[in-house]
Amino acid sequence: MNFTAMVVDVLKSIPHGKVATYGQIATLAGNRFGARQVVWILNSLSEKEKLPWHRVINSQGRISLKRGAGYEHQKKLLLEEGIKFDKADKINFKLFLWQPKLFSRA
DNA sequence: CAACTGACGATAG
DNA sequence: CCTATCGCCAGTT
Repeated sequence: MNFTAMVVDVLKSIPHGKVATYGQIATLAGNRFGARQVVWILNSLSEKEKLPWHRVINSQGRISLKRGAGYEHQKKLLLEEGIKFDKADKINFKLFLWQPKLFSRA
């Protein structure tokens, strides 16, 4: 199982109503420095693999896309899943960060 | 083979 | 808050 396949697998297991960070996904997939690869995957495989790309945000709990470049679209999708943003447009990890217990050890 | 790229992350100033 | 730098991955050119 290569890293890319692992990432896709991890992405598919993100539950509805939760979000994950690039670094978190990379770590779960086996390489904590693979965050950049995660980005590439979201851009190239999200369509084919039906990946929940909108549930992926950066380590600060914010959407990385720029306004007018998908930001609003992603935010809308997240709001529809019940995820909320605070005044600084950030997501509260305490409430919405995906915490996969099964992988915390692996 | 080398350089470039992408929605990153942590750190430093 | 901001910019800059380094580190790392893998697909593309």
